[in-house]
Amino acid sequence: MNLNFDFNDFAQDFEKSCQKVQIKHFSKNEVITSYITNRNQFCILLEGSADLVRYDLNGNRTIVEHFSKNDVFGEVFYNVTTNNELLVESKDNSKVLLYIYDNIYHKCRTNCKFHSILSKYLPELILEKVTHLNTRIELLTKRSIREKLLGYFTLLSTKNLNKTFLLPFSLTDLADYLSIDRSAMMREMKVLKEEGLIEKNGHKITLL
Amino acid sequence: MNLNFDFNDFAQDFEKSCQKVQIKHFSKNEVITSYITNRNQFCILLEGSADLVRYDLNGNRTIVEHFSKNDVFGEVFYNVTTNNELLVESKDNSKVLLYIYDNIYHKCRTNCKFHSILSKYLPELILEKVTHLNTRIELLTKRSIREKLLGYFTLLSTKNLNKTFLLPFSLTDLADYLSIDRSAMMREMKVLKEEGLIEKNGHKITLL
DNA sequence: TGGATTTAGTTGCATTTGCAACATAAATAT
DNA sequence: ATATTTATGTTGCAAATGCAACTAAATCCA
Repeated sequence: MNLNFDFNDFAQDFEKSCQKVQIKHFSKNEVITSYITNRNQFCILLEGSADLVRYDLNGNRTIVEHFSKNDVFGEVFYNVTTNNELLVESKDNSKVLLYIYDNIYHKCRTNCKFHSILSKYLPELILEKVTHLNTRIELLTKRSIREKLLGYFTLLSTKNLNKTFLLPFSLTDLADYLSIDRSAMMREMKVLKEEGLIEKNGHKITLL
Repeated sequence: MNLNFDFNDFAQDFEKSCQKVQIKHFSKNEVITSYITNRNQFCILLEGSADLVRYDLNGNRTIVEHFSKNDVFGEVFYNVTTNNELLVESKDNSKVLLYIYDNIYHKCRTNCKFHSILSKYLPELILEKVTHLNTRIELLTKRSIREKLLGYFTLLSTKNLNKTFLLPFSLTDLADYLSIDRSAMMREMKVLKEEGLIEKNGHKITLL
């Protein structure tokens, strides 16, 4: 997130100034929130990383989104239509600002620091989220495992300004993120290595 | 879009009040905008319907998004990373507000009606877009053609408050929207009919 | 430290999906 | 009204993908 403001710097202030704001800490693998039970929730990830995961009826796990510092998430962004479980899981020790969103202009009181800061940065924050989601859709609409892998690697390489980069996921999670079978993905990665398109050493990948 | 404000009602006012605002009309199949050439553009669909389409190197066509009245789109929402052609195509006669977005708080002048209205409704507008995109991702992460079809039909049925609904697409476009092969989709629809899960008459579908 | 659990890597086989090539129906243009 | 184009519907076959079942390596944890 390249916002020129860090919500974490003012976390304590926000919690003091606004009754609706809560700051919570989570350790690895803890569930931060569930979209089924916490309606209208709006969260900001202040520290750490987290995944929005869905478990479907066939037992498939999908990583719907991957969040890092200053990313926003929560049920406000999601019209829960299906009965699928939607959970946000902490991947590290993480720190989260939780807030029940009613209307951004419905301030709790006149000098609430959180509301004034939030209403200032909200459009920018959500706009950033929209571009993330569009990028995600671009990946998911690719027609083959090969294209998905190469597409994702190209994104990471571009973001890192380097042909070499580190996967932010385990390979198991990567498959769940690209919505493909893990063993089929491993097979395709092998082919990509054999064809000399990538180099791979653990989670370190190089595009050639 | 269930915004309690219709931008179309004030289209002429906006164009008069703000130099950066343009209102344009497009007929069926005309290209409204290209994301490669029009950077930082922000558009509101005032009338009609449109699709954001991508053509990849293998000649596959993907309908990335489908827009209807009051939906927002444009390059601001999209970090154009690939060299794929991204076009917004008008599906009907449509009317579009085009605007070069720099910063919503960077008003052109103090009494610009467009800027004051836009900054009022922008968070709501983008939030709605985010929920659309999340719904889209939910569809695209489904693992089989069957699940994609049933998932999409369920959405339309819910939206229409009726087991019976009309596809907003041709079947060819539906396949491009779900990112699947058309003939494979037709085959699966046939199976769904044979198994008695759906009824189909032209573009009219009933979930059973 | 050592046992248990998770992740990575591999492969054969079944199934699904995509591709190509049609025929037919519907819509659009002249 | 008729020709042309576009959309729908179908099928055989090839290719890609998913599934199951493993082994090996790495990581976690008591």
